[in-house]
Amino acid sequence: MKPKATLKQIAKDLGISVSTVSKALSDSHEISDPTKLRVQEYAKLQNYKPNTMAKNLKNQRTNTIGVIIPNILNPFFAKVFSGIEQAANKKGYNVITYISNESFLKEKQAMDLLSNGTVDGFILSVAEETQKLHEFSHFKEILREGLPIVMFDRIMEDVLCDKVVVDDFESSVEAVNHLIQSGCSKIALLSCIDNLSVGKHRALGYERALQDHEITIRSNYVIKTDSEKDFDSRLKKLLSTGEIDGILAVDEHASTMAMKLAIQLGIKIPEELCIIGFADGVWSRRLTPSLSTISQHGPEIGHEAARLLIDKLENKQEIPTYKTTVIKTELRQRESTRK
Amino acid sequence: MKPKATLKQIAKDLGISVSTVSKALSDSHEISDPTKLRVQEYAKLQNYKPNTMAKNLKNQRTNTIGVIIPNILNPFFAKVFSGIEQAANKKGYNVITYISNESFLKEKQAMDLLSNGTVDGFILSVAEETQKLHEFSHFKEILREGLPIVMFDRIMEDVLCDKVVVDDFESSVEAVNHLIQSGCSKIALLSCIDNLSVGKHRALGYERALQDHEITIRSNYVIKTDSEKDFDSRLKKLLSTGEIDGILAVDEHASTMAMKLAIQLGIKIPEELCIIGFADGVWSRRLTPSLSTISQHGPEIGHEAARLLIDKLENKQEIPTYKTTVIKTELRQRESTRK
DNA sequence: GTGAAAGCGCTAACAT
DNA sequence: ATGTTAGCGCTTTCAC
Repeated sequence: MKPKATLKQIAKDLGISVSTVSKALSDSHEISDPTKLRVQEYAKLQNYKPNTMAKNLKNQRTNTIGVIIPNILNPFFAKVFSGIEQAANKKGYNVITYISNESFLKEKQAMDLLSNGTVDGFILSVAEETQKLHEFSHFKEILREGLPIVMFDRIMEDVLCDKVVVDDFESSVEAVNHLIQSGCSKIALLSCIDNLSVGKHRALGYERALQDHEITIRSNYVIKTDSEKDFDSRLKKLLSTGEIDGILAVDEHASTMAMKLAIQLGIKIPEELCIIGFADGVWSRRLTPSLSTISQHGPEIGHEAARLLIDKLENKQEIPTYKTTVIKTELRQRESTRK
Repeated sequence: MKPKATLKQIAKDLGISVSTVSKALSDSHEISDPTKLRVQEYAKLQNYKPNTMAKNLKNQRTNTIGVIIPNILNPFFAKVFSGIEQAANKKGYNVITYISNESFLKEKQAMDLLSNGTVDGFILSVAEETQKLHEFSHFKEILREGLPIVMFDRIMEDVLCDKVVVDDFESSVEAVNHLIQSGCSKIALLSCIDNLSVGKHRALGYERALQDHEITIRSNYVIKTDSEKDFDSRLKKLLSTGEIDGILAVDEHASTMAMKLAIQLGIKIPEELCIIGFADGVWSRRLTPSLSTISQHGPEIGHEAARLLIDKLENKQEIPTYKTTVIKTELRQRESTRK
């Protein structure tokens, strides 16, 4: 473990000055070809790598993005994350990740910790607790310090920044339309995420689609809650009635339980009951029958979020403008729906 | 967006020297209480946060860990990752993540990029391609530069560093024992990861358990491959014979397909066929019937890996010693096996 | 074409 | 108790 190669060391070894070495390595025209060559070869020999911290300190930027994600075990977030990571790397950025675990405090702490010159900006999806508390002072403070933020999926309307969302409302409308067209008329709405912005939008889409078809919304066909326990017992009761012939489930838990309970009750899917769920990840294909889903194109959301942030970082505007990109979802028809 | 507060700025505003400010903020005994108070209050007022890059440069350490993961969509890795992140944060470390996507090149590039003073050490699981190529020069080089590495799950025997693994061999033995005890005698082994170290160990465990019970290993009950397509057709053929009464599936794809095909063929699980799979994540519970699994305790693996790395970072030994921690797996009995 | 020097923001040994 | 200074490794302006 020899001492790390630095400009200083190389300069000393070669009997030239630090600045000459620096310029030679950055291929400056100020330096003669022979010197350049000599320096570059020696640097390679010594396995010289410029110290990132020093460069960052000098440049006042880190080429690092802070990513804050509510829960990496959720395949949707995992997909978005991998999209961010990929796009960021391609542009020469590192990614520092914090998992908020849906906690406001952790989210805030992460931002405090990283906003000290560790990252150039943030990409995040708002923690559940933060949305519940409707707390956004920490976002505003970061923005005031001049660090850009891009929010995705779970956004806060009140914060002025770039955003990437899915057309939750439209997606629900389309899904319910599809159910109706395939012959369903008694369609239930299942939601365990009624405290999240996305959950509410999806529920509104359901209502709109029914209205469009002049189907009365029956409140006993609607389960909206933020407690999974509460949800399970209510769903069991609802399915036992045998009245329902279609389901729109707006989150993973709801989708899963709908499938599982229906199978256990011996309800034939999709003959007697069609199910569409908001879901990402491979597990929906693994069920038997497989689950028809609304896919949110996680990787693309990640790409777009990274693109927006890096754009802001590299093209500082005098008067910043803010974009909201809407990514189209896709209805993936599998075995839990009829054609 | 006012100019960022720095020591220099505060010093100027307060008419004192930079070092006094620095010491006052770190609560040094050299500074008088009134001055301390004055500085600390003013710093808070100005929302002063010490610049991390400057501190890192000074300290020659970054309190940052580089994590390289083959695939974050795999719930096992997602769990380990969240374990690492949590443990690292608790100890005051940031986590920079790269996803190798099973590619040797990406893995190597990530390590090159981060080893320039960006991270203090690495936690990683070896990419599939790297294992196939049996390439480990990049690991050795990093170690030579003095950066510690902790490998988890997919390790390389030839690299001298700390490691965290699961008792793959023993887990398979136990799982097969369980199948035998519950009355299975024609047990198949399914593996789509026969190119990975872990896959091979699990296969060996299967063989040992059968030998222990003096059951002849029948090669037509064993599917070992690294191609999922090849796997699917062979599995279909095997299940169609109706000979098998037990299955050990050593990876997610194998577990999934075993369940799906068996259900489609109308085979009764667990009455006619018991299945145990190596699997993490919630999806195994979502199947109907739910899948009995060998769980690898991802979060604990992550905790331990972080613990080992940070320990090495904070207690530099003259002659380094290397540990390999084995995390016990757990057989989670669900509906795809009999008691 | 090469080198000296200042400075990024911070810490710490060393004055005063 | 407070201040001066040097230095972490690098870039960049300005002299020579």
